[in-house]
Amino acid sequence: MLNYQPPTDPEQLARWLKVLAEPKRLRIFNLLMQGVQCNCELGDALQMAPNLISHHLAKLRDAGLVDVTRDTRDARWVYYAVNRAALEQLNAAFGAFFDPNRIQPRHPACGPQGNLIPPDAVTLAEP
Amino acid sequence: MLNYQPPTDPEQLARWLKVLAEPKRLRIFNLLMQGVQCNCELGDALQMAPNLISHHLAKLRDAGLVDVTRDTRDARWVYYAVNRAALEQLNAAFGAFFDPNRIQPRHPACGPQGNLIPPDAVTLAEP
DNA sequence: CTGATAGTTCAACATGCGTTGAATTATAGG
DNA sequence: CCTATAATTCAACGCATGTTGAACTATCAG
Repeated sequence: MLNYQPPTDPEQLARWLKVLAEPKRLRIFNLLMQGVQCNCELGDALQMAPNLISHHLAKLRDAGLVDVTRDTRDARWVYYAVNRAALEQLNAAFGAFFDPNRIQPRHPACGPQGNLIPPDAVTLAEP
Repeated sequence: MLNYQPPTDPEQLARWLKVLAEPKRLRIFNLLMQGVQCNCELGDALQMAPNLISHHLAKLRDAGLVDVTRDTRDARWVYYAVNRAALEQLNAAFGAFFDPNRIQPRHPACGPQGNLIPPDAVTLAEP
């Protein structure tokens, strides 16, 4: 079979989610989705200091979500881009894990197994 | 159009991700995907104290990801279930945001715009 | 009323992590 | 060499939040 990918284990998914759950990191990733970006370009767009950008990019890079490239003419410039393979795996893993059709309607094994009342009728924390 | 859902804004997606990025919370949610569960059942399965389960379930509930139901015969028992509508919205939002086809191949606007070398040839942090 | 059960709420603690400013590295140009 | 630039690394701070144990609610059974 072509393009086969082994199923992503939940722990890998959890690691990816932890990296992407940071708001500013998600915004950085969103900009990278729009094309290769250097540190300064991201900093200008998001009004963030370059060392902060570096910090967040390192997290994304450690998670394997983005790739790094240096300019051949002037090696001081570093370009970042989304790792497409990782993104495909992430997207597939998330879609499978949170697939609504995966929801099982089984009743709880404990408790008196009484009839359930609709969630609308429940007020738990609201005073 | 039937079943139309307005596009989920990125901030809502970030909020959901933040809630789901917690490993134990993700495991709780995974169990809920397998059917309605009460607090004690989740605690037994994950070897966690009931107050911790309560704490994490509250976060999932506040995020609108799970619904609460009380037993009609014995109101001491509380059952939790995945909110299917929220899950569908989450899944759609995530799939759209992290769609690999959304990646734009544009070149950086800053820097000398030099030719890019393949990421394989780059060693940044590894000594 | 009394005790047991299921669950939540509260207060205190611990720690992970985003943030900040300064120091450091690497490269380019003169 | 010497300075400027792009980016990273480091140390310190502060806050958010997961964890823990105890107190508290609510409900049911006798």
